[in-house]
Amino acid sequence: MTQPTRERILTAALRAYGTDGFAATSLDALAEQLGIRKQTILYWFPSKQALFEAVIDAAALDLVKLFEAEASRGLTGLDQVEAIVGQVFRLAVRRPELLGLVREVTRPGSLSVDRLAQQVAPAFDRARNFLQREMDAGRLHRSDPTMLLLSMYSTVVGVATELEVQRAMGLAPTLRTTVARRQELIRFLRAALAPQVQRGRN
Amino acid sequence: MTQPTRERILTAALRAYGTDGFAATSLDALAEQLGIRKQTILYWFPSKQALFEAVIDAAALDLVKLFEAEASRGLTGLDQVEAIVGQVFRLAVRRPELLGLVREVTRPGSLSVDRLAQQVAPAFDRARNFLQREMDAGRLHRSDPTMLLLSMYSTVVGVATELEVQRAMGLAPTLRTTVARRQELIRFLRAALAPQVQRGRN
DNA sequence: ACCTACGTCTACCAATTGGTAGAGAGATTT
DNA sequence: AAATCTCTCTACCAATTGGTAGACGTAGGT
Repeated sequence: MTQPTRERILTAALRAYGTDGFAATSLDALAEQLGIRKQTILYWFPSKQALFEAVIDAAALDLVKLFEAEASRGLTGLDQVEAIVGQVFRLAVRRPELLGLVREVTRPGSLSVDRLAQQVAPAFDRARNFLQREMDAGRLHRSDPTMLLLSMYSTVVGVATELEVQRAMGLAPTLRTTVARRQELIRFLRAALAPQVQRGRN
Repeated sequence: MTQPTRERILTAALRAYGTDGFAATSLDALAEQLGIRKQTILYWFPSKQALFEAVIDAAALDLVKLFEAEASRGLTGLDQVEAIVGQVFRLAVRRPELLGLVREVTRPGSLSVDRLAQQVAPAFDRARNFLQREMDAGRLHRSDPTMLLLSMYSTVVGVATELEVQRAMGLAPTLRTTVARRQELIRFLRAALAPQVQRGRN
C-alpha cells in the first residue's frame, strides 16, 4: 500500500467510470477490486455522487496540467497543434480511462458536464487565444476559433478513444495502426488549419 | 396507441439507452415511461440484454437505410461527402438518441460493438470503396481509405453529438450555431479531402 | 359453447444497490 | 493512563434491480 487509500480509490474509480461508466460501476464492485469494504469508500467520499465529482476534479486537474505543460513550451502554429495531438494520443495509449471519463461526463444526459467544463475553461480560453493569435499572425487558417476548437476537440478525442470502432472495423489496434491514425489525423488537421493565403513557410 | 407495443418499447428504449445509457436505464423506469408494466416488456423481449440488442439492430437498420439512400443519389467527390455530413447533422438534430446510442455501443468496455459493426460493415465497405474510387479518379486526396473513414466517422459523430460540450463552453446550441458548426466541419473536411494538387512541400 | 393463443397484468423473489450506525483497533494528544 | 482522533471494519436496512410464475381477460377458430 504505497498509495494512501483515498488516492487508490480515486484511481480505481477513474478507471472504472472511464471504461464501464458511472451507472455500471457499483461501490461494492469498486471496493472488491480494491480489496476493501464499500464502507471504507463511503468514509472517504460521503456518497457515490461525491466520489464521481472528486474523480472528475482529479481528471480535470490532470488534463489541465498536461496541456499547460505542453502549451508552455512556446511552439507556434501547426507545430503547437501537432504537439497537442501527440499528447492526446499518448494519453489514449497510456491512460485511456482519462479520455473515457471525458466521454462519460460529456454524454447527452449528463449533469456533471459543467463541473468538468468549469475547470477546463481557463485552458480552453488559453487555447482559443492561441488560435486567435496565430490566425492574426497568418500562421493558421482564419476562422472562428471557438468552432475550430470544438472541431479539433471532437476529432482528436474521437479518434483517440474510438479504438473499439477501429477494432470492430477489422483493424487490429496495434502500435503501428495507432501511429498511422495519428499521422492521418495530423495530416487532416494540417490541411484544415494551414493558412489559406498559402506561400506559408511552414 | 397507434404504434404496436413492441415498437413503442423499442422507440422508448432507444431514446433512453441513447441518452442516459444502458446501465442507467431500468426496465421499471422504461415501463413507467410507457405507461405499462415491466413484465410486458419482458414478454416482448426475454431479457434486458435482449432488448438492448433489439434496439441496436433497429438503430443499425435505420442508419444503414439512411446512408444507402444518400449514397444511391450518385454524387461524387466532396459533394457526396458533404451530403453525408448534412445527413448526420440532420440526424443529430432530429434523432439525437440514435447517435447517442452509437456512442453508447462503441464505448471502451462494450460487448455489443460487434453486433452493431457487423450490420454496418457493408455500408462501411461501400463507403471505403467509394473513397478509393474517388481517389483513383483524382477527386479526393489520396490516402488510406480506412484511416480516412475512421477520422471522418469520429469527427462527424463527435461534432454532431457533443452539443453538451458546446453548451458547457458557453455556446448556446441554437439553430444558428448548429449551422455554423456544420459549415466549419465541412470546410474542415473539404480542406483535408481536396486532392493534393502539386508540389509536395510540407 | 369451448378451446387456444395472445397480451397485459398482479404477486413474488433473490440479489444488488447506495447508505446508516456504530464497534473496535491503533495511534496521538492530553 | 485517559481521552481523543483516525481509519477500517461488521451488521443492517430500505429501495431497486432483473426476472419467474401464473392469473385474467379478450379475440378467433372450431
